[in-house]
Amino acid sequence: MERFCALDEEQAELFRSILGRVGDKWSMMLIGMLQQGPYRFTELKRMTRGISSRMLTFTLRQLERDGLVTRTVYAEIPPRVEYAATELGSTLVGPVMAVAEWASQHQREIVRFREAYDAAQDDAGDTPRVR
Amino acid sequence: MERFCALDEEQAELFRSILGRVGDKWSMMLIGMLQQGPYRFTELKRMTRGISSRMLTFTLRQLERDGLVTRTVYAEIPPRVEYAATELGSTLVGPVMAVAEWASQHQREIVRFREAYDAAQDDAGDTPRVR
DNA sequence: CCGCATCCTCGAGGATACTG
DNA sequence: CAGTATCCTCGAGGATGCGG
Repeated sequence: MERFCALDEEQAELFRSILGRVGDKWSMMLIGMLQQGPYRFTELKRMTRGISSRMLTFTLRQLERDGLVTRTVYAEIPPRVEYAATELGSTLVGPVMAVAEWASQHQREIVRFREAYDAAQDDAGDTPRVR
Repeated sequence: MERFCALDEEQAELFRSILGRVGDKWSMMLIGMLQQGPYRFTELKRMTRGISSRMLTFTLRQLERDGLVTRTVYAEIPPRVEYAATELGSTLVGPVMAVAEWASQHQREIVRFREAYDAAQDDAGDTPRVR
């Protein structure tokens, strides 16, 4: 309340929900990868270094549910399943990449800030250093 | 690997680290609030409905460490501490708001996708419904 | 090959109480 | 007022094993 209107309660809630959706450990990476074209489950698993089957399945299901990704099953033996980004999914990539670019543009600056901050903390801890 | 180059291993790592930094439960809301001008600890705590002292302190420290927020202590009684967004902090708001706008522009669409998906799931569960 | 079920760990973050 | 310290909960997510 007060003069804080740029991000009211409701906006904040919506915003957090979408960041939660998209800001998790794997979603954006998957959306990003699927921009290149359809991929199979195992391909995604290999490309997304370190993801567990459990999480890959789960994350893809979420994205599918939200209409960001499609899942196509081919009745073959052995089974083949392809995932692809939807149009909606593609529109998300732009804004999110903007954040990514901000990240890469300012990372050095942030690292320097961190070092300065940590150094200042160490100095502060100088006096009461003995135990 | 392969044809996935838009978001390589390193980029993905950087990107996740920044999303982790900024995509947590409170950071963006605080940055957003501090756009309106400096605020005191208790003001922020009141405005940020539901945050604990512990998390408010912690989040503000992180933001300060990253150079996104400044912390100014006034040697008064009772003590007064003011937090404000830095220039760097302000530049983050744009990109992140772009994601927020995407969220609000597409939320209905997503809700519809979810409903459709859930309905389809229920239908699939129709046959083996008994127990 | 695709993916579900189960178990288990670990850390984010809330509640509470206390200080300068 | 502006935190710090401690304890505790709870859910994200990894590991493993099985099934179509």
